[in-house]
Amino acid sequence: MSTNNQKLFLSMPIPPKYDALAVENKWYDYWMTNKYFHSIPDNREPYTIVIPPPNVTGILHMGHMLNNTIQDVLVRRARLKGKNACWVPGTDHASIATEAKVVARLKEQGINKNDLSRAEFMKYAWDWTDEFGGVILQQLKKLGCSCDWDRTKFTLNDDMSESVIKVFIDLFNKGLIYRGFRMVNWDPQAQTTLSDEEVIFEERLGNLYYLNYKIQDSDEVITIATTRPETILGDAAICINPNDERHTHLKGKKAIVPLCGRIIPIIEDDYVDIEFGTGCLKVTPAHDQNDKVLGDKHQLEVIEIFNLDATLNSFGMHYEGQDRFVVRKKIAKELETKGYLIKTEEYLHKVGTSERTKEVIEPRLSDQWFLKMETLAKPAIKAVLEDQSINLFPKKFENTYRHWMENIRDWNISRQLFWGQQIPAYYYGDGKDDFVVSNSIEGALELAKNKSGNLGLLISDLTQDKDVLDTWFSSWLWPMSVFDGIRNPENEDIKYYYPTNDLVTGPDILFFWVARMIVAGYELKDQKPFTNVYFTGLVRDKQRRKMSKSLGNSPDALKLIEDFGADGVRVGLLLSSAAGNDLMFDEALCQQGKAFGNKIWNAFRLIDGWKVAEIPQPEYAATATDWYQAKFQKTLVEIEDHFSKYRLSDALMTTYKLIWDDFCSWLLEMVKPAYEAPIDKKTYDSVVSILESNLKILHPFMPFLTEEIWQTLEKRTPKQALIISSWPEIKSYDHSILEGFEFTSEVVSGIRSIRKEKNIAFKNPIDLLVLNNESQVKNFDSVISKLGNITSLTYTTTSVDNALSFRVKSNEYFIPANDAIDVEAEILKLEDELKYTEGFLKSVRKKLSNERFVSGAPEQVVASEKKKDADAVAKIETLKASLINLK
RNA sequence: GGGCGCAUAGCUCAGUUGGUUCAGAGCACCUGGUUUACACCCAGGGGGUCGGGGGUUCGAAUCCCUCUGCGCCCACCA
Repeated sequence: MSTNNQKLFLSMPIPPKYDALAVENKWYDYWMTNKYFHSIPDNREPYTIVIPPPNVTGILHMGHMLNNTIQDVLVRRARLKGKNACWVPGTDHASIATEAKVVARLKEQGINKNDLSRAEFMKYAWDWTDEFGGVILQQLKKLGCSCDWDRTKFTLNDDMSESVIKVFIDLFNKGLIYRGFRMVNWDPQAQTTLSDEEVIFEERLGNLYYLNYKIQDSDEVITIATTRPETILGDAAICINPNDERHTHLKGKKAIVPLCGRIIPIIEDDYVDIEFGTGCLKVTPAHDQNDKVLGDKHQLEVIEIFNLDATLNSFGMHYEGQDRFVVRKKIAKELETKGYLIKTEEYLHKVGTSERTKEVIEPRLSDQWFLKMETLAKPAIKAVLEDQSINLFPKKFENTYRHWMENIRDWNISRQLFWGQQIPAYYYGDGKDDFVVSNSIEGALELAKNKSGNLGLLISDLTQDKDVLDTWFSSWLWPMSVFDGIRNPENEDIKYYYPTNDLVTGPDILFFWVARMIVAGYELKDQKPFTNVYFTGLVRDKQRRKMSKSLGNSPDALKLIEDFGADGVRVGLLLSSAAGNDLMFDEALCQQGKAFGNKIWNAFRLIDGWKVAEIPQPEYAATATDWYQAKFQKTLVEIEDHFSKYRLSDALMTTYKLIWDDFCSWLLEMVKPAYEAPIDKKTYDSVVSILESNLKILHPFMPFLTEEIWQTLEKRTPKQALIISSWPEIKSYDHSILEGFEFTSEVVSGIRSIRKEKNIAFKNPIDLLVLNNESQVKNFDSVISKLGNITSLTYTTTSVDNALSFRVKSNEYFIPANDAIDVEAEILKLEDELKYTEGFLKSVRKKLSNERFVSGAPEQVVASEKKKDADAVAKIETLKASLINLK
């Protein structure tokens, strides 16, 4: 901004209301232009946060707003504390979610994904990404996020993908990645497998069907209970418990599967719960995890009856091509008609669903890639639970972390999708082990020649694995890969910024992401990825419901920013959101944030409007500014303490009260000159300096408003911008002045109460007489006079007749009444106070007369009780004297 | 089924090793207030037997037991 513009701007009247919209874009541009967010390694201490990358095609929702506000507060504070703050932004390719969206869009255009080649599909997906990708990052700018945008990463960028492939190959060569034929979680809609973590178990009301199976060469039947009658076509056995006497006679016999008539053995295994159902279990190894285990143990046939989309295949006979749930109803009907179904009970059970598509998961046997987790988990467990080199906030999540890590299972990392990093495995034959892993097909060819001994192999003989890697297999490298620490482990950035400092995320991805990053950090770099993890809660609505699109209870984030300003929204979100606690969002909170901004704005207008004159500083002003300096220091210590414990809501609330109550309501009222009267320079300078300190500690929470006031107060060069100024240092302060003020504020409140009680308007000055028993410093008398609109404050040694009175500790204050006062009412008031104080004294003495209390309690506590005793005695004397006087 | 956590004012929550400052904060509510920064404001005020019951202690919101009501995570019972 040029000097002329600055003058022009300053000459314009400052608007009475803070106009967030007009101000925010201006300062964001200013910060960007001056590259304050950009970080390069230097000799300062680094402070690093990597953003939890949102889905590239996502839009900003309340969870993002909360999460990123917290990160920005931490980053801005670190920057003010002189650290080299670096907040790396970026987006995630979110394979399943994004691919599902692209597939849906193609479908609208009449295109079937299965008709496309990988390359063709990828073209569509990239188009989609280019169209919608990164919108969310633009939205974060509106919120004020001070990310280093020059470092923006996307998990599918070439360099990121190279890192992922390199890690896959390394882990494969270490023997940690293997290919296995296993029962996996199949999502029939997305037509891919999912990791165990991506399966959400939901309680559903289903039926338990009791079916009769005929026993071969017999008139007998055996009854089994199942929730999935359609899977009988894949039955391989009936299993009974060897200890179950009801079925002893069936041992070694064979049963006949209804409808298809297949003969299956009756096997015995104590896995079967005698108590459940009929004590007989039908075994379907192809479609149930447990049945697979039983099948392996008893060498049962594996009969797969589903297609990839969960319709029945040829084993489904006349149901072939129909959906599993449709068939369930139809087959139940048929079984009933034919007399196999003997009864149906309602049954509440848990059903696994896909986190992304909500589709019911179908357990399915297939070849997949897995990462062995058990040994990898060890250092990650130690780091969090033993060494405390990584701290979780709140701490309660350590239990959850421990449980998962100690019971960790191998991670299925392959997905039957296009949108992701294709697995770098190449097959050269039909054998189970006829593959090699390499980052290029040329490299693969060499390896394949060696492995197979067939030197005549050609590139055209190789086929790359069709699967891609789980998205989290790229996200788990994020804190390293954003600094290119995988490909170039010795580069300057990774050495400087890693390990990062704080990670801010939701507890829902503790396993998906946080735990795995810790694992990756130790395995690949032998270093933790971050030191502190701050878990935010879920943003809910006033009725505690989750915010969701389907409920329509999620406010439009950008609309909120328009209505309340980014600062207002930030404050609103942070006001009541302790780490790990859900936040009950209410627009009223943002309104409170906006009102706070306006309050500060008006305090600024007041100060800015003062005419400064070379006049002596009044005593009250000197006392007031001294007091505030001490108060500020004391509060700063509290704020630091809150930050050190990641109690950001408390840090904000402490700042809020300091500025609203202490600064605006007390300090400014104390120093404020009479209307249109000038202020002395000394006081003015002090107040401006105080305001500047306030702006500094408020800046992380309300960056726009504070920068606007900072820059309007005075013409600043880019090097003097608030965003890069310095956080106030903790200095020692005068405690006694704070005690003096506490006492004073009680006196002022006493005066105000009397004024209100007796309807004496503030503009009417009054007199005040003090019967002094306290050894309080009298420095504050001028303050009392100012805030109480006292004409004369005088000390007296006796009670004052015909006056209104109140007491603070054992001091008595009298306000002479112009009209006769209601003596009866005064007497009643005094008697009430006396009665209360005597009762209080009695309870204190009871305590003090208790031998065991005096000997058992700490000295400090006993002393304080004795002090209470003495204070109460003094006050009782005062009260009695006044009563005698009145009577 | 296993584990963890929570219950304090109308609402959202603080309350550290039991004892100065223990019953608090913000919002909401009630009363009064418009020339003099701000009605997005100022001043004053009411409000809780700390979920129920029992115990330990001189002393419990705080420690122990138990009951009730919630929440979360994990788990292959058809």
